[in-house]
Amino acid sequence: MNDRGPEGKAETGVPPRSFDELRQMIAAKPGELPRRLSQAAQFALANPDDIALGTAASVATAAGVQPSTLIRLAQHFGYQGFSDFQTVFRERLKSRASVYEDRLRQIETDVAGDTYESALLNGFFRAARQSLDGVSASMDSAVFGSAVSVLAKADTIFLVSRRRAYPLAAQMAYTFGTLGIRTMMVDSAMAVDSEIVRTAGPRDAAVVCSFAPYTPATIGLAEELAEAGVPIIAITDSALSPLAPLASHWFEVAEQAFNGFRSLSASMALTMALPVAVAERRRLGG
Amino acid sequence: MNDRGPEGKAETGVPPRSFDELRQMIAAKPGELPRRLSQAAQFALANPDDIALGTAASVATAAGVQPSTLIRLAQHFGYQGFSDFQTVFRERLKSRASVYEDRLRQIETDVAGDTYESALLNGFFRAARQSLDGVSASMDSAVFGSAVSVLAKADTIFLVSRRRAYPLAAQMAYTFGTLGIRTMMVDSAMAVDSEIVRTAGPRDAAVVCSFAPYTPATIGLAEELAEAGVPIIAITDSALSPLAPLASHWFEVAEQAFNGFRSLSASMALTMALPVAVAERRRLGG
DNA sequence: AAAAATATGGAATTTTTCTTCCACCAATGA
DNA sequence: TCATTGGTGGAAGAAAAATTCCATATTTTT
Repeated sequence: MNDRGPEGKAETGVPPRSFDELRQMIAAKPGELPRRLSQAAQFALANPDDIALGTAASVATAAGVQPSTLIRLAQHFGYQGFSDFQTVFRERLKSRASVYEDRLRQIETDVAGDTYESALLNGFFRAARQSLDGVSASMDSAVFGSAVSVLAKADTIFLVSRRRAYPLAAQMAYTFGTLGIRTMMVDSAMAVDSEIVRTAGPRDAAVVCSFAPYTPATIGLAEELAEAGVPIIAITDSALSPLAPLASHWFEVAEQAFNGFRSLSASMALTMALPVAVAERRRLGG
Repeated sequence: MNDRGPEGKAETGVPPRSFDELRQMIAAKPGELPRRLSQAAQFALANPDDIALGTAASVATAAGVQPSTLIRLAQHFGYQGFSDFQTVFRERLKSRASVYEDRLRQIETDVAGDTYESALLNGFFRAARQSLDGVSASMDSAVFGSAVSVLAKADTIFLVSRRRAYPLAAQMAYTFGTLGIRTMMVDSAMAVDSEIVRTAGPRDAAVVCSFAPYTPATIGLAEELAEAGVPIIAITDSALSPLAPLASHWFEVAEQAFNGFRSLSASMALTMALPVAVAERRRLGG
């Protein structure tokens, strides 16, 4: 007898009937689940819709476990089996529909929520959303394509951005890095940025990000790069940006502001797409 | 032979793959369907969620028809059977409806062009949009409010995040900085992070960001902070995150992925709202 | 280091669900 | 009225899915 009986630490009593309760139960004791069970649980929390709509077999494949593991997981928490477990996820899907849509509508109309804080939060989400919509509508995919070509040919990609735009460079440095593409962040703590930039030449390329009020250091470095014949891909906020004339390709990213703070969400989507596209282009031999 | 063959007016060609098309097709010719088929069709349009989540038998009962009628209905529109018909309803449920779906479609058509690159760009904008919608709908404003309180009371705010999450800390460091709030980025180039963290105490607070696969260094620092009694605000991706048990407050930010690269746009909106809310709270004497 | 307990993969089995089929009914037209 | 055509209910059969079971691997305990 290796199943039933005074089994390990299976939950007794009634299993949670709501997704939130279930999540809490799973989260309550991280590391207390066996390897596969934990793997399955993690997948379930991360992909609740897949559980709701899939079959034991399809979920098992997606989660990288055996179907029987899913049933064990369900039983571990007191459910009768996978199907029983699944109903919790299906209920969530059903009920979410209304709540979710209401909530979105509310955010949209911005009718000051309950607290001042939630209004703030909503405001920033709204700004992010508007930025995304606006930028995606005005994005020129031809420019994107040819910017990608330039970067794909580059030997080293120099990344320049400061202050508000800094996270964009950080993000690209990470993504390019994971894709095995050589980059150089021009953000030296030792004030040798100029020297670093001077190592760049026409066979390299640079991505420069700056928004009004344009950080002088960024512009300065961009000028040096331009003089050295380094192709510059600029991410900036208007045609009047000092980066525009220096750049071989430039993207206008008009981020919306809330309370005077401009979103970065749309730029972020762009700086994520860029490295991936470059990697693909290189892979396909662009 | 009463089925196949030169049957009445069964739709030929390919069946609609989207709920909207299907609805239009059904609505196009009212009264042209036989009694039971019409009854079933009407039920389907009125209770799409039931179709999506039920079985042929359960739906049949709910609609007051026989299971075989449902299959006939499906086949009438060119589907292979009930299961095939059902997938349309399930798809609808997955990529949640109405306003929301329209907007995604909008983004899709916005970024025109049919190159591989424009599809990539689309995908990232879409993932960002989905993340933003999902996260903003599920964000708990009560948690946000009390997290803000904690940070507003803090002497120094320590920021911990690495790799993929690093831009979040960078962004907060900048925003907190412009607002005159003292922060300390724990990202020393000299590997003295542990020493930095040891200067923190219960009167301070920390914002820690990490997503799966959780960077061990981040978790380690979070553990040190927790032991020292520093309140931790965590931004992470699931209840199973190792950060969850360490945090006094944690936000679940389920970013959508495209091509295996997860968006950061929603987190970014949150990390922008947080500093602003904290500053406001301090200003108003929280 | 050995023994016991627990966890896992995968095949066999059972259950559920879907689909086909056929007898009967209702409507239409001669 | 009768014949024909299409529609319907319900049962039988086929397919798919869930669950159980067991041999093997792993971990924990003694």
